[in-house]
Amino acid sequence: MQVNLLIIVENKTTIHDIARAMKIDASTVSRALNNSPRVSLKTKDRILAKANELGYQRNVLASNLRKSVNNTIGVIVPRISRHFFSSVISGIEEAAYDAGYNVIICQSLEQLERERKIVETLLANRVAGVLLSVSMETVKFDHLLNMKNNGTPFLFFDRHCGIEGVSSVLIDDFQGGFDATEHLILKGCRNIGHFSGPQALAIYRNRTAGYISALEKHKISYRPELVLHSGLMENDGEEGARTLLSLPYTVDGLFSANDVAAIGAMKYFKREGVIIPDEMAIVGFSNEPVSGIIDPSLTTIDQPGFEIGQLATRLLLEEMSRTTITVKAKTTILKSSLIERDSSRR
Amino acid sequence: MQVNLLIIVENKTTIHDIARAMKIDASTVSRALNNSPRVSLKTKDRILAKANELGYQRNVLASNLRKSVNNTIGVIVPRISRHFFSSVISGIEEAAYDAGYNVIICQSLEQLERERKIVETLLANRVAGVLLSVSMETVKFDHLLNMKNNGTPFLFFDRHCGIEGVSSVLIDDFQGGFDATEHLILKGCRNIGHFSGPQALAIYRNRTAGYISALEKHKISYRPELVLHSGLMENDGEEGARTLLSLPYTVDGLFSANDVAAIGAMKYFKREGVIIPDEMAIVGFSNEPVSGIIDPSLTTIDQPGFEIGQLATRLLLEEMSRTTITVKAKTTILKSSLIERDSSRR
DNA sequence: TATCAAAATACAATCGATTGTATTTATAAG
DNA sequence: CTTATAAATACAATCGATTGTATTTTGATA
Repeated sequence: MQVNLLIIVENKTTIHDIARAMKIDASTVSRALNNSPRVSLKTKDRILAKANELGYQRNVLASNLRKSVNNTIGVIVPRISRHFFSSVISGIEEAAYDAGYNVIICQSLEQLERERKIVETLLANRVAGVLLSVSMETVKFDHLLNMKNNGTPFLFFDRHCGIEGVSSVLIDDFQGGFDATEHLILKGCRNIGHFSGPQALAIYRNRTAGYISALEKHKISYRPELVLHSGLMENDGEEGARTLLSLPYTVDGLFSANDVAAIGAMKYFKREGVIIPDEMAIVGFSNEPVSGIIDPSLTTIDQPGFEIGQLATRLLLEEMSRTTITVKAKTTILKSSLIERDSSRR
Repeated sequence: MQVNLLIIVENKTTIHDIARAMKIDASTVSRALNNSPRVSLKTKDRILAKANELGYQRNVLASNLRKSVNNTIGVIVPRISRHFFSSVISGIEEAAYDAGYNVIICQSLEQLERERKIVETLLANRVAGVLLSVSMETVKFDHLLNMKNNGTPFLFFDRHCGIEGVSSVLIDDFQGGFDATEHLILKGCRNIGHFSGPQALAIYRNRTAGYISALEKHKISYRPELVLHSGLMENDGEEGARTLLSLPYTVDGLFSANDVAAIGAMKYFKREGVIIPDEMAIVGFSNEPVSGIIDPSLTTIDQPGFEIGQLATRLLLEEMSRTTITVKAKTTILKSSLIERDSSRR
């Protein structure tokens, strides 16, 4: 036999409940709980005791509504499971909590429609500001322009898009792409494949530009058929590897714009008996933890995620503290660094 | 020279702004925007047009305050970067969005103090309910009891703790531990090490109990020195591996209560020249993606993260829809499954 | 055209907390 | 024991939206 004890859920205590119980005014209770000098010490103590007794907990929604403030920052990332983004989030949380702000984390899962909906929800919830790394599908910006017109401060990190007057904290993707490619060239590679992402995103355009620039510097001619665009998922990497092996000449190096696709390619190469790094040297991008574990370990470009998060948050807070909008935006570019591992060591 | 164009930030449009502009009452505007039959079609159209023109967007904080509802669910996980938790989160988001709820994701980073603060913030923000997987440090439950007394519906998933009348959605950790260990025994292992986590958490106690039960079934005597407790981070795994190798007899199998520690151990074993799986067969727990990539690939116990998230959300929504609290809690246990890979294949 | 029900809209209170102003109470000086 | 001043508290409006009730307008019918 199962006994279901039923308890009526009573409503949460408000300052009015406390006021009524003590036969005083709610404004006095409010001032006491905010430690205002306008309430006597004796009364403050009594009110605090009663509040405690009744299990009072301030309703910050009501409080914020009255004060017209909001201490929540919205964060939109493509995927929380990516190591780079979760370290950015840690940096954001760190900086935000220090400044007394809460953080709402949302993932677009690389879908524009989802990103739109998230922006809408954040605006409806009147967040104080938004930190945003756009999805791969984000080729239309109406939702972002809307947020801008709306007066909500926001800032791009890592993946941005060309909206007037919005600041961003970025990685030097051009340099990263250049370093990765030059590293392969210095290891003796001459026919270097390149996996890139949607060209609507500046990060991928810039990594590709860095790739091309390194080729030029070393007088290696650029072959368009070596550059493959995709969503950079693991199977895109396998697919790309197959394409590279099917070319009429031998490809001896690969620079992938992310680690996940690089790993997909590695799997394919291994299956096909292509020896890494001797026959094929590979460099990824992002330094996912798995890159240090896979065999051979993957050379990659490390991005300072935590610092990006911290910095982006500080800049956003600065922007939020202004009562006017500065149309001139600020772009901060952080350095990335190449980590050499076995996939290119020779 | 830098020109800084300054724009005064105007306040966001309210129903009162619309009402004033149209010389009608705010209540009519509100009803029109909520598509109430009490407003004529003609007026509705005019109001909608004006709302659009002024860029109106409902303030859901004010709306929810008046209606005393809240359509936000809070989720607390130890770490969003763990694959298991991020897949649970995807399941939660899926089910929550379908039901018209938003989700706030928070990470405790395995720290009790942080978990406490998060609970406080969620309660102050009057979330409709909370889904929670406790931190490794959670040995005191005052914050959870407080949430319960407060009347906020919540539910444990995966990592729970013994609080009366709180439902939970769990994995059959005993069975998982049993399967992992029996698998090693059937592969011929006789001295099987075991990495476990904080014994305050039932999941680790249960995995250990499964380990012991499998030994008993196969008449292998249980040796306490083979069971090592830690925080199950990668370096804990390395440390544990060293301890196992230093025993006066040969350990030939390892069941780790998570993949991360198992991988730490694998690294150590490989450095020391211990051959996996021939000299040491290994089974992890959680099926992190890296487990399929590491060499040799890691045998592990797969947990249906997405399903756990979905189910937990549905149960929470059910609980939230009640106006009374049922003291009797419901515990749902989902099956896990062993995935055999190279680290134990022989 | 007068009458009345139904439709449309306005008024006012409310959610919980905050805050400017008004009033009461306490304290000190004359 | 007044009176002036400061301290403490109460009153009332407000944040933005919702909702029960009251009022006005509309349109149909006699």
